[in-house]
Amino acid sequence: MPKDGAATKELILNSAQELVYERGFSATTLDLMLERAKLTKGAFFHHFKNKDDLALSLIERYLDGESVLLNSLVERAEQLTRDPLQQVLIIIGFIIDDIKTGGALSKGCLFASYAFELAEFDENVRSLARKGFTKWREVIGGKVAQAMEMYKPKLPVSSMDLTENMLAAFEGGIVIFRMEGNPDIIAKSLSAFRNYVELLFDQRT
Amino acid sequence: MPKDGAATKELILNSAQELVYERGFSATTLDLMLERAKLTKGAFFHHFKNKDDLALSLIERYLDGESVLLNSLVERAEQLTRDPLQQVLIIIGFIIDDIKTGGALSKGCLFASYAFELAEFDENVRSLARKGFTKWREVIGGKVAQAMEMYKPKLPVSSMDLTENMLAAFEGGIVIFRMEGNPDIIAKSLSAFRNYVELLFDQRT
DNA sequence: ATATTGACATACCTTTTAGTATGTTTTAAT
DNA sequence: ATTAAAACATACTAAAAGGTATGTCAATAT
Repeated sequence: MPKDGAATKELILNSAQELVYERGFSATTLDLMLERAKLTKGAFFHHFKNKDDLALSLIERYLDGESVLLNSLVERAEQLTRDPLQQVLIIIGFIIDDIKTGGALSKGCLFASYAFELAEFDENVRSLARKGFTKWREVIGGKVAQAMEMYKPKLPVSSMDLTENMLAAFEGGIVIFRMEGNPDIIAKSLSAFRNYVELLFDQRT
Repeated sequence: MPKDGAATKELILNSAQELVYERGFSATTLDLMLERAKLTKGAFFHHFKNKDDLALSLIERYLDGESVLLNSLVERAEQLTRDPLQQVLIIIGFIIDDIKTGGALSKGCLFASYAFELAEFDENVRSLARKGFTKWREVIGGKVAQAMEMYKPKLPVSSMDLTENMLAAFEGGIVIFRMEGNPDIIAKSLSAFRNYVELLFDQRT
């Protein structure tokens, strides 16, 4: 067999994702991304059926990565403390750290990028994009629910609402980041949400 | 002079903005929006130089609308109370109300939509889009700063950070709204931010 | 050594899409 | 009534973008 095809496929996916972050999926032309990847159409159509297939592969890969990342964050937090509330705070801290150190989460959010041109994708791709948020709700929401079984919040909020708020805090940071280029804003937004959680469950009253 | 040209120009802008919300600007083809507006290319190119000009007109109009709306919210809040902190909380309440009643803010945010395909626009359009966030910072941020001169927050946060957090809460709601179609999430996100402000400045300690 | 197959490159085709050229209608002023 | 000009509609053009057809090269199995 010839040289490693999986590597070039990743190369295509990477340059494509970069461009999607910059100009959206529709404006990401094949010529543009193949020029950036220093490849040609022959390479592209060898690895993908068409552009829709690229959209699918992109979101699949991103969803897998996010799932692995989220699960690992929860696991790491669980090894640091038994208190679920502290675990939640630590998880937020991990995400903030990832962003501040230029990790994966500081590059953007493909779910968000897709969300702003949803009508361009077929239902298959759309449901995968939505699944990204669902995954977040499951993983983070589960832990938040545990925390709320132990501690009473000072204001009447549900664990589902809180989880959704955290997701919104993250995605809101992404929007401002996309507009102004500095990922620090994502960390700041999550930092505020962490403050909110701390105040909500503060025992010293 | 013939019939009202300004009305049809608005019609074009409206159907264009709808489509931008649904599929982004790049994927918003002229044929598609003109079909929705029940007009033809003759109409379009009579009112706009080209598609870039449409992008410019859209963001100009949206920026003006937002400015007027924000200013009016602040004014209305100022007539209800003299306490700047309460004014901030009331402003947030107004925005929540606007969303819940299907107001302008429940339709989406053109700044956010543009943010996810920024590279497609020229610098002129980009700076106008950024100006939307700047305007928010000025109008809301000014009021938040007043509030923080009177009350000390329980945690060390700056008025600028708080304003940015509120913007992020709103835009984060927009992202989830775009993904799942229910604008209530925007209100929920802002509601959480309002909780955060209340807890931050709560005197009963 | 040769054949075979995956992994690409190159050149071309086709459709879409922005943009143009030109014609027609409508309104209002004279 | 005629004219002038804005406000469109229709038909066409050019270029961009997605996609195809075909060829070449490299590695491996026989």
